[in-house]
Amino acid sequence: MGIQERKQREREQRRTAIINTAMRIFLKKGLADTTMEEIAAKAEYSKATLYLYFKNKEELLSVTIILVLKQFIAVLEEHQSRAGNLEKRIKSIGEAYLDFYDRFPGHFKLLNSMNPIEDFDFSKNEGCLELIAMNRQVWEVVCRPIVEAIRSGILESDTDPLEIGVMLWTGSTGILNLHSHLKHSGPHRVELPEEHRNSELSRISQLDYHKMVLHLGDAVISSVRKTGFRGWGR
Amino acid sequence: MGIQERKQREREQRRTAIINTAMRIFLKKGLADTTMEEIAAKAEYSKATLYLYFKNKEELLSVTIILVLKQFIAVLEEHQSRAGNLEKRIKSIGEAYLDFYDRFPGHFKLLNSMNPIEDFDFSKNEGCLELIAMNRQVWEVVCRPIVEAIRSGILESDTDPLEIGVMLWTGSTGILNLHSHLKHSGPHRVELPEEHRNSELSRISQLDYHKMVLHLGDAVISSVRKTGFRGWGR
Amino acid sequence: MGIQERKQREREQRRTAIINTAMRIFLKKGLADTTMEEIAAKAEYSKATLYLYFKNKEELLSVTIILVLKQFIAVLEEHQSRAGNLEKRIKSIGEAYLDFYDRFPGHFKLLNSMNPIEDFDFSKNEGCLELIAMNRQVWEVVCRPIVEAIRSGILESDTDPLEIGVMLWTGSTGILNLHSHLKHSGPHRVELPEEHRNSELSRISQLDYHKMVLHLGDAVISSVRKTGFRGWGR
Amino acid sequence: MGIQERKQREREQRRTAIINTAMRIFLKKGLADTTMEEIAAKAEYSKATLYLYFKNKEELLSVTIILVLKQFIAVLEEHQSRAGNLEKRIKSIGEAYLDFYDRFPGHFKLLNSMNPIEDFDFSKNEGCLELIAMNRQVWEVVCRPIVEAIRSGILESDTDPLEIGVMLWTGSTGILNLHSHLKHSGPHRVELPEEHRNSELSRISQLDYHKMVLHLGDAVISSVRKTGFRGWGR
DNA sequence: CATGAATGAGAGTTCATTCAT
DNA sequence: TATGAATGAACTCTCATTCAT
Repeated sequence: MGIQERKQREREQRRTAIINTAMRIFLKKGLADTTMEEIAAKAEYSKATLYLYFKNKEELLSVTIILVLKQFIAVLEEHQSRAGNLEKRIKSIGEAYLDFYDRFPGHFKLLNSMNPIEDFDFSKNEGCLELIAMNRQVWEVVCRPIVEAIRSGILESDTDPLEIGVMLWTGSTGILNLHSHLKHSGPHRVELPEEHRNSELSRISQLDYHKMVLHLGDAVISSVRKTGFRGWGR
Repeated sequence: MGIQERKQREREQRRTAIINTAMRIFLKKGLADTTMEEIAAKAEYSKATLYLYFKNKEELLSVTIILVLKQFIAVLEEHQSRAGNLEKRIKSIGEAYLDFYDRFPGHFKLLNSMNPIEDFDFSKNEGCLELIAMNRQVWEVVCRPIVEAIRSGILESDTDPLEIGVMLWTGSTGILNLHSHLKHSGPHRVELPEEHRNSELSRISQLDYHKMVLHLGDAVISSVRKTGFRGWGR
Repeated sequence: MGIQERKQREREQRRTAIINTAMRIFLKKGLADTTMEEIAAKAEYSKATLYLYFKNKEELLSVTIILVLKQFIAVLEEHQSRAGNLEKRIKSIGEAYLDFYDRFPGHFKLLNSMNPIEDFDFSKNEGCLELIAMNRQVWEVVCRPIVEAIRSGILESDTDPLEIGVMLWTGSTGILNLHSHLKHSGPHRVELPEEHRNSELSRISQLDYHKMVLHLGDAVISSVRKTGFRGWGR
Repeated sequence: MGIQERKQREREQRRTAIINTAMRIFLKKGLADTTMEEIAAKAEYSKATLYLYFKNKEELLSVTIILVLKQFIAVLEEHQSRAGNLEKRIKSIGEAYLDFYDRFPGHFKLLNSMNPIEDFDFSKNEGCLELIAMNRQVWEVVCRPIVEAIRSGILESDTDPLEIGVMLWTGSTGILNLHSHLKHSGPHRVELPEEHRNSELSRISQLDYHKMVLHLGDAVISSVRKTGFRGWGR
């Protein structure tokens, strides 16, 4: 039935529209301070309508984050698939991070908002498993080229790919998080007193984060590259 | 006036007692889920009394975080002062992180809870400036030995000490954050389906984070060590 | 028009189906906790469709109760018509109550749910008059044999048949209500502390309610039986 | 400390004031339709204040009902203690019912509102046990003189006192319930059509419920009075 | 200094009902 | 006839904050 399908499709579109609205507000106001009221208003629906599409606030949130995770995985995969060789595939991890961060700075923040000291208890939610599964998938995509590089004898054979993955991931995340942080809450939000204004440290918010992410990646990989191997240089 | 001083001192003690209580609860329940009610109860004061010591919830929080920052700076300084030479002082940064994390895992989490997507708007707060000042001080302590190492010709002269500091800091923070995250919300909170249970990825929560933090530090420093210099090896 | 009639008949059937579904849920969940949502779902119609058949929730409820009242009247009539003589017809009132209660315990509860402190304001409803009419009919059926017994000189001539009817009705209702109450909320729902567990009172839920209803009926009738008359004994 | 006591006493008074307000509204609107909002407004407090005195709506309700139960027990005890001999003590049960009903018609309705098809799930409530205990106490007070009468040889020795108690209680309750029902929802609320207006049945709301309750009690007791015993007559 | 009492403002959630299709 | 979609109005409950004492 074409009519059935069309209705289904329209419903999906409305759902997506709500998710997008929710995402914007989650980003602007933070997880706890976002109200269903506001999401509804901005989505131009009544509060009750939200509950037709999502069981409760938590589900709306976790669906939102899952969407972002999927997007991130897509970017990671895309960069890897475009990379010519193993070397470039490893390097593409950092590049993918940067790309995702540049194209969707808000989404990046949302991903890193899953701070356990703050947020919802996702474990009480049905969508929780999917969220975890997506998270694992990110790790898998990140670690995949590293594993292959070890197998191919490019990296030291006693290297733990998971450890390298963790270092690449957390390093990149950390740098970009800091950048994002400074961009939003830095000199714009507070008027610093004279004495602190022009310190050397103020440069921190103008650092070249692209360079830093790539540098960090290189440093990590260099540290486990098999001695004697010179297939790729810094 | 001795009596004046004593009163002042007592007041300070009560303030500190409240802050300590608040810290415990902020840690256990998260920022948003901590209520003034509970802090008051646990501190054995009435809710109204809290407002005699702190203008509002935000101030209590920022004062709490400032305290933790001071503690962190002390650990950093202590490790640096105990380090024999420049090389060891740089390495001590990672060690200090690990030390602080191991001794005060909760405080570490609190420091990293200042995620702009989540929390209070510190900029609306009087204590904000002190918070920022403390933050800067951390950076200064972290960058100090790096600056000196560049001046001493150990590190490449075109190295930006701030960049290196950022990489060390964010890298270490990222690794420990992940560890803290996994320790608390990892396999314990959600029952994963069979298929995901025994994946290779499950090892992630048992990785040796000490090794990883130190490894990352080494890698970063190695990458900017002046060529030819072999004063310290990996 | 045969086609008209068939449509009418089908409509009636659908209405009845909905009423039956509603009845089941009203019984299981209680009046206030039954939602149109659930009735619709269980009846396999959409919520909006319910409103094609019933003006609102109240009407659906009152129609449901009217149906039960009719059933009850039928049972009363049936028992009376089967009774051989006046004596037995009076006794049949209690028996009919017991029969109805045993066969349709849920329906009994529904009838007695029309507690003014609790429920809907039936007076705002079009079906209200029919409901009242049905109620009256019950009274009439109950009182009819009593009136005749007075006319026939079996009962004291100064007896008010309505009073006797009220006593029979309310007495029986009360006993069965208590039984129904205890059966559902009695020892099963709450864990009583040791001290109350084995009291003599616990027997209350195992009392023989059949015996009690009949006993009460006998007692009431005996009290107004004309002195000297010994046509029927206890 | 006199000041402590005074505060405690004042608190108790406010609590009681709220309970009384709640009772009035529970009566007028029914259990489910009473809102905390309205109770607060009528009690001249804010909604939030109610929650300082009662954990939630259910607790407020069960505390209210417990209060009424205590009052009822007091009336029962009072009538029994004033009754000169066993015979009068048994009769006093019905009289106490009537007295309570006449003096506190609203409270009577509230007691009988604990209809399982309707109301809150008291079993989820801490006060539940006290409620049950109170209920049991009513039964004990009702049955006590009956037990003694059996022991004293006034009533047939094979009489089950619990059964007699049930019949007295449910009979009285039923009659008074009907009266209360008719008084509130009877001819006042609905405009009956001509045909039903002047039927013989209309007298039902003017029946002498005092006479009926006492008559029913007499009938029940007579039916188990030991044959030959003529200590008290009808 | 300390606090019991009170509350405004708002949170998430539910449900009977309506209406365009 | 049937329904998917939408919602207004209400609900219970919470919490940071204030103020009289």
